[in-house]
Amino acid sequence: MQMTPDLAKQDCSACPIRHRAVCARCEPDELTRLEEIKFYRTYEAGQPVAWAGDKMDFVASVVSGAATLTQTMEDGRRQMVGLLLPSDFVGRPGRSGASYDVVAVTDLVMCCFRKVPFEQMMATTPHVAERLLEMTLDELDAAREWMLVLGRKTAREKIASLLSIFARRDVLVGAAHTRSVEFDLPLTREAMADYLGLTLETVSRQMSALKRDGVITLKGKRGVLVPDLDLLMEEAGDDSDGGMLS
Amino acid sequence: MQMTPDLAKQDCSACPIRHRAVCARCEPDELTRLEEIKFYRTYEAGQPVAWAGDKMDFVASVVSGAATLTQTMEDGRRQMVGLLLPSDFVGRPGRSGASYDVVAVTDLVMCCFRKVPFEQMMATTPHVAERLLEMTLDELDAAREWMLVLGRKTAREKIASLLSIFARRDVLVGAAHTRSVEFDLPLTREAMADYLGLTLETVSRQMSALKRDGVITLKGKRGVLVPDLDLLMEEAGDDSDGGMLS
DNA sequence: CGACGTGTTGATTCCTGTCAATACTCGTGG
DNA sequence: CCACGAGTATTGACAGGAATCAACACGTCG
Repeated sequence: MQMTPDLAKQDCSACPIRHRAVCARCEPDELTRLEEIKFYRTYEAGQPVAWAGDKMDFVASVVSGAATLTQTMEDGRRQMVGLLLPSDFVGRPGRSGASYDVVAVTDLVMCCFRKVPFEQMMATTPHVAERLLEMTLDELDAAREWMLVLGRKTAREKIASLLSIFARRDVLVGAAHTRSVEFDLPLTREAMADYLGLTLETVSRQMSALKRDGVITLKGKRGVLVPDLDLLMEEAGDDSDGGMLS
Repeated sequence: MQMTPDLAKQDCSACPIRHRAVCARCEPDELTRLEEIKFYRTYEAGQPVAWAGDKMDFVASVVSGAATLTQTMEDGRRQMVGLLLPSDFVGRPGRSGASYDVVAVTDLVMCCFRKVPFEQMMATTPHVAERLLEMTLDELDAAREWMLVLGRKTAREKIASLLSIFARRDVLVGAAHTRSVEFDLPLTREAMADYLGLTLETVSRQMSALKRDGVITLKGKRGVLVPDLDLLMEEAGDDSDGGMLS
């Protein structure tokens, strides 16, 4: 929850998410206006950012790290409804309270904008609103994709689907056509279970099963090596079919 | 798929969804511009509006009736990812193809806009883009709400959740404090199953169970009477708590 | 009447949840 | 140094809820 003064001085042109976040389309003068209302916040892994129903007087972009959005029922059942990665946007303009619990799952840096001036900017500069609409539509597509995972996939397919998300995100960074990928899971087994609508025991069992079947190799508790990304995506039931070879 | 000439002439001021659709915030002159690019289409119950991957050269608002958005896996498993009711928006500006199968589940009237001119309007008139952002954020919230249903609720709770949606939508129209509601299901058992991530047999069984327990009464195949809306919402596990009496 | 679509109900299977025991890692402190 | 505990992960035994397979009811339409 503490300010980070050295980060507060950074200017946007050096920002690692400059070209992907809500500010992606902003002109230099618009960036200057954003810089005036922005400030950074850092959270340690495990810390809450906001609880559902809390008043939130800011909106923000994830700069680095990861956070989760979760819903909880009275009896304790929990469902993750969003996984926020760098450049993702948090908070809803035009609504004062947080809709979900927001928790940092790794060390987290967020670029925050005070809500009122941000809303004024949205009203006056189309570039921010435009980009936010585009990002929201993408999130809606992702949420709907996830509805298929939650509603129709088996436990094994769910695990493979989640691993695919991380693997594909990292393969973009890595070599173009290596079919093998390696990454660190940003989530605990429990968080994975919350995301997938499973219990942590089932997650653990299916991870072991995928390892036994050679689909993945575990490097310690968090490290995952995927020797064949196509195979993993087949296990996910996505029929990815990146290249229409047939 | 056929034009409906008599509807095509209607002007927007008499439109039943005038104040809730994407055009809700438009000024009279903006409405005039929309009228120039709009046309109506009607579909019979069961007809497809578009298949996933098809090119869609228009976006549209549902005027009356209902349509579903569904995703299908190669082996036939299906998951409904959206239920479109009057005033809901179909289609994604800035994308040429449909992302999901769109099917009319009742007789359906849509107010369509040719995509290119609509996108031009979005770029030039903030009122359309503003309203679309707001609607998209609402849909994202609804999708996330549904993720909890799909991931964590029991079959009985899922059914109760779906019935609650219809019941609450109709209670707004009806009397203020009657706790009883009556409505017609717009969906078949199979469509309900697709929405809830269940089989149609389980849907049928749980409907019977809710009837047996007095939570609902069935009037024929489609009619549903909810004698106590609070009880139904309790069954849904939502802990709605519309009034914080405690 | 018989065929078809839709819905209900029954018998059985099996996947996942539940409850429980056991490992592994990492700090802390005696 | 090792004992101890907390947190996380793995594995096993068992139970239960939903899927599957199957039969049957109901209404409509030819």
